[in-house]
Amino acid sequence: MAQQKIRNMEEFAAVSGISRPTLSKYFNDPGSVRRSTRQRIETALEQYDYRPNVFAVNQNRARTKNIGIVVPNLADPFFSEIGSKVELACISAGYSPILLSSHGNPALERDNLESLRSLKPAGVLLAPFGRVSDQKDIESFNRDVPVVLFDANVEGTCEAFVGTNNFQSVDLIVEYLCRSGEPPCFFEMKSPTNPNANKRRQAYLESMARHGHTPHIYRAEGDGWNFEDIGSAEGGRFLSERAFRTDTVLCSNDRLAIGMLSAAYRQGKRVGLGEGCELRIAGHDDHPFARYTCPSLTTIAQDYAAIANRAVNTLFGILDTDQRPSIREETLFDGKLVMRDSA
Amino acid sequence: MAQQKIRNMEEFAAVSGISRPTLSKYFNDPGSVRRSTRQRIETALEQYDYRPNVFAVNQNRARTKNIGIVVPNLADPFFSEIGSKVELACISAGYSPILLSSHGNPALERDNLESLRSLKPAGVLLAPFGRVSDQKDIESFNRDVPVVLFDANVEGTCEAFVGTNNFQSVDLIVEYLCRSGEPPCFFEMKSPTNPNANKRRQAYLESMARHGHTPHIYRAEGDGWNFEDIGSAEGGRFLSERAFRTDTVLCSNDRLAIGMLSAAYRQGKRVGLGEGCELRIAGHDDHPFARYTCPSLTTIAQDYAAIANRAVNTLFGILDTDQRPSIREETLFDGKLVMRDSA
DNA sequence: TCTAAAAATTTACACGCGTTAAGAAATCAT
DNA sequence: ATGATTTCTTAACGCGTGTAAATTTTTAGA
Repeated sequence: MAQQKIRNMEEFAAVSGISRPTLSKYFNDPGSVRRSTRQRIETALEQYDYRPNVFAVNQNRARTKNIGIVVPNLADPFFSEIGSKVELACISAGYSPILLSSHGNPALERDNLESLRSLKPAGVLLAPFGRVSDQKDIESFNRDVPVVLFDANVEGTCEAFVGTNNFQSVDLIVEYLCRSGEPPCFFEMKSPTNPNANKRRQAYLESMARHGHTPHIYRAEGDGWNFEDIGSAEGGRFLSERAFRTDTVLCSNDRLAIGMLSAAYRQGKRVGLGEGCELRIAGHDDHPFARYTCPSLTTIAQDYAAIANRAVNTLFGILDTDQRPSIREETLFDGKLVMRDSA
Repeated sequence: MAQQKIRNMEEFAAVSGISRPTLSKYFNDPGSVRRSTRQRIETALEQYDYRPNVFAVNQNRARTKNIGIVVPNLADPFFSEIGSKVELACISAGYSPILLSSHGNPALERDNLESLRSLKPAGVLLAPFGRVSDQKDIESFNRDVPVVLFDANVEGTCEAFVGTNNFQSVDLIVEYLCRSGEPPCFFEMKSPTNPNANKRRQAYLESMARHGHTPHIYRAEGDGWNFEDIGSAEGGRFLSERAFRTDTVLCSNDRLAIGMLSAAYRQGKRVGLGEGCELRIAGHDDHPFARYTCPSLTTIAQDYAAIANRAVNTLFGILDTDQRPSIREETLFDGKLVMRDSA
């Protein structure tokens, strides 16, 4: 293998017998050189260990092959799941993804966009905090870089949005819950930062009205990202105080539901559909752990893969045509009902 | 604010009235210029929006301020937890961390190290797969870049290792389980990729011998990273076949335990210490979800923060002195027993 | 075999910053 | 105020690659 250390493209040109500009063309697009020279280059590449200097390559580029991916919190399995899918899709498309987590801190979202700016990314896939995101920062960033939003929408900003149709998905599970038992009440955070939470509440209200039932909404105190804890503490409090007016609780997301399930278990309340069950609990998102809760969680599965793929493809579409789309596209995928044992 | 677009350091020198070499010094170390000029620069920085071009800055550097962080799988909350801590520690030390996940695929670990190589990182913090890591690749990478291993050890490689003392931690929980009831059997994966799993089995055997009990080991079939699934399927099978010779099961890690808990629940087996409980299940790691299982999981808490901090500080120590340490340091932190309801 | 088109080579400059050397200016100690 | 010292400015080169223009070589088509 490596006979001598190749320091730059000049030296590699010398040992491979190919001129430097041709090599430059090859590294930017192997298909742009004649088949025979491509093979000569690749033969030389196997013999000598050389790779173009990333920093020199990008120095004079207005745009690189970097794709920024920003999610609110990688500690949330939902985002690590969808973030991974997006990341892998970028890799297989020949881009260099950079996955950044804002660690639940909106200020870090700003910082992450700032860091990305200096990496001159070709585009960015952003799952924003939503309401607490700094919309001006996002818009300012978007002026320089194409951005496709996913998971959470910020109305009217960036090139496109890809997410789940909360109205469809919530209606689906409300309909199921009504059909299979008592109409559900709705359990959520008091001040949700995520716009999906607001959509889901709205969807719950509309769906209950459509089915001719009276809605009941219960809101948990608490801030931060420790949703299980909030679901456990506040959900548990509501349960022990018998505050819920129905025995079917639809949680705004699975993490709240997971917390509430643990509270129900502690209180010895049997959750589920069968005989002797006094409570039904359902969630939303099909969290990776939802199938291992006790009982396993009935929920709505977001189509992670479809969302990730569409977001990535939308961005690549923009990059390929090299022009921002004139109309802002919003794509909503339907959720699927996942019937398990908790409701 | 930004009156005109500053394109490079030359232009910023013009508008700020400071020479370019001085600016260059300032950006590399603000403390290296006189206080008065520093303030003039900073005043200008507030007025004009300029930041040095990252690629140009790093082009001629042998080392950058980048720190690579590589973990086997960010979808595992354990790694997203410890990865985040490491990441934040790097940021507050003034470095630029780049967190990479190998998505459960050892081949990607190799790729990640390759990508990092071209980013000329000052150092790398690596949580390797262990047995299935390509040791030669890691060693080859380590020749060029200082590497501190954490979580999983690869004997004799890299500058240092920081992890948990499995012998202490397993002994701690074995002792507790023996003291509070029946001595435990041990449940693990048949072919664990992680070296900690092997240490834990060994520790279990030694600990049981020390306490004068007969060890029993049960091994689950199955590959991949879906530990909960394996724990649920195989653990459930052992339970329903009454294969375990004791009613206390120590799982090699929390994710297996979480899966087994869900299987026990499905089978209507009450898990815990109290009256009417027929089974005790314990885990290891204090997985972020361990407190929300049903019942909540008795386990060993690894000192995430201590491990992350020590790993980072060890690396920075090497970077500061700018020379590889002559002796390879191994630091093991004790685990803490977390008594919850499952055992 | 000849010709037109395609592809590679040669030459040269650009990018933005690090860095050095020599000289000018500001600061400090006396 | 003076000289010594620190700090800054000016001028210039280098880093590794992109890229453009002019030229030469190779290939494809008849």
